[in-house]
Amino acid sequence: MTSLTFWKPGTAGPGSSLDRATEQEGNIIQSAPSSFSMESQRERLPIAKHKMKLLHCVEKYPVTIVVGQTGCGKTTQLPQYLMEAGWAADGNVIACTQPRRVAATSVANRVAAEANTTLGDKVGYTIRFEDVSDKTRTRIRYMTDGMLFRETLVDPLLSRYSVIMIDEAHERSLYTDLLLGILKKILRKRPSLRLIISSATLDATQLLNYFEASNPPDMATIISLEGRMYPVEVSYLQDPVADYVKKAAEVAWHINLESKPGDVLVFLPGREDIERCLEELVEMIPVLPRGAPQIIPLALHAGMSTEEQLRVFNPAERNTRKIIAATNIAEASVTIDGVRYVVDCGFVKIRIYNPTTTLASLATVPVSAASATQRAGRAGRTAPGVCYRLYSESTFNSLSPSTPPEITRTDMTTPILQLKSLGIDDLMKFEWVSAPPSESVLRALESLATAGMIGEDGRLTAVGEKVAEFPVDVNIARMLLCSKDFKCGEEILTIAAMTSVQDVFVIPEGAPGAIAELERRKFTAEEGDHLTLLNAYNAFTRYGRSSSWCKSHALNFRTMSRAVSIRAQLKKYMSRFGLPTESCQGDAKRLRQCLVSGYWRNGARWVDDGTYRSVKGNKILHVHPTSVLFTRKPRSGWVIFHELEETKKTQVRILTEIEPDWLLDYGHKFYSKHEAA
DNA sequence: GAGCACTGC
Repeated sequence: MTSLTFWKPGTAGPGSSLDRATEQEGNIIQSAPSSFSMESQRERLPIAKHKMKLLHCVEKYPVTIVVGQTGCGKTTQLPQYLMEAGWAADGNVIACTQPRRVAATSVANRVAAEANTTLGDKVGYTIRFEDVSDKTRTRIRYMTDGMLFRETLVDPLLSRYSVIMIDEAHERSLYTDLLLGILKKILRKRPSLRLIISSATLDATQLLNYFEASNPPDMATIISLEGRMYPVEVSYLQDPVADYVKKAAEVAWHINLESKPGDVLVFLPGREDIERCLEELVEMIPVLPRGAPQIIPLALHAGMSTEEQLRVFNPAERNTRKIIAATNIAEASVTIDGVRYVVDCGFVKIRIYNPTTTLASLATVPVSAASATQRAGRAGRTAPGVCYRLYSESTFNSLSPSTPPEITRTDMTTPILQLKSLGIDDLMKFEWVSAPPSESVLRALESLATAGMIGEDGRLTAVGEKVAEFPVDVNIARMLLCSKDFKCGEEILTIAAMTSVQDVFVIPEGAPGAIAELERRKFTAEEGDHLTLLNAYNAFTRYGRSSSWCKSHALNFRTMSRAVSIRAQLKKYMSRFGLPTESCQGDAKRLRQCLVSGYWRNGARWVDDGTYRSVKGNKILHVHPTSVLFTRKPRSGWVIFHELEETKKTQVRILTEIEPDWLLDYGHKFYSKHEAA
């Protein structure tokens, strides 16, 4: 065991990088504040002394950018100040968007309590599948950014809102960026609308410039608020390490031996690293000196069940210390109080999209400075803390300031279809906060054109209009529309819902993993994965949608329940468009033909070595091992697939066997119809 | 014969 060689540059005080942490309160468990002292608590928040100034700015400027730090209270207080000042009078509504569902619900809960109202009455929230708000009574509405974006499709000027607050704007989620672009347009048509953008980083000047560009002066202003966090001392490693997982385990071990009480949170990029780190720790436990706190090793990542995730919140008993190895989920989504030590390996996994190859992949990259700062801040929520960075201070200084906005690294097909549906046809003139790569826009336009969603004039076709409304990807929406011709709406709805969720099958480690594999095979359909998913869903509903049944059949209960909700939602769209949801009565051929109408661009041909070649581009494709076609050659030699992802190899997931001529027969349906018209 | 951060409609 080596001893720690950290260099301590001193305590981070006001004005340090820690000022930029966010006030996200997305914890899974959150005790409601006692109503007894609520009023005085509100008055003691740092934001309280800026109340008059904030209200003045909102009165005067169409756009107010609020830079606020952790715990300053902007998310909970600002909408209430606005309501008290009369911004929600005369039927007006104040909206506050959040990038995550949990945040929207938990914040709404707290504010409803503070405002002494039942949740869903004066204060409510709206997320997909849950609208806890009242059309006429709700004055403050917390919602996901995706939900507000969707609302623009119905009400392009968002006319019911007097003030729209885009919270956590520094995260730059896809829908936050799209909303900001649209809101800049809306403001020109509705000068009375007020926009508040809340950001935790100083990137705020970029947003200020964005709203001031080609607008009259006095358009926007910035207000900075102090936070209410404990100081966190930051320590760096002097030399780089070869194995950050091992080092992270060592550092956590030393913290346990040498530091005052407080839990340890270790940030690692992925599940595999987390498991290895905890194994290293567990192996050392037998040599733990007498008198040292017992180590409670815990993992936290999105792949775990809710039940498993909740374990990190159990308070550590006397003379024990929790060491939690987590992914980025602990950076903003989940807040664990009691953490006083953070170990930051300096890496994160992000999704990358390559518009040239149209391939998505996951890459492990260095964290951004903003992200590293946010991680450090996790040590100072309830008491002063320490953050150990497993890299040098010069490395920290060379980190990019923030993670590239999602809009620059994602497939733009669906967003562009939606923008077109809003009447934004000239994408080159659209004022992006950060423009997506032009290659990405071109690819999206090209794929929309070949799918028959936009015509030669670049405008939406009648089919495109419908597809833009469906809350699923273009391929899937196309398949749902075609189900009418193949008389299989019932089954296609289920398949659409099941392909919209991830990780249907649970794969535990070791021996249980093999058993889970056998359970999974019980649902196997000869024809491929789409029908296998259909079988799993039907069995789930047949056996009462029970969680214990899921457990014994290696299915993820949370995922399955979500698929049920999605299916119900899609079914409503089907009836709105007058599409029947009849059953194919077991005619798998018709079902597979319908699949081709959605996935016609994702065709592939089997070759002798067990790999496939894509119809488009003749690329070498490997079957993902979770596919039922992993070990089996399809009789016809041809398949369509749901998605393609680049890992070490290019892999395809969710395959179904087809006849090759179907690709021509059913693929170009909308395109040729449009051409003929 | 192999694994995958996180969100959202």
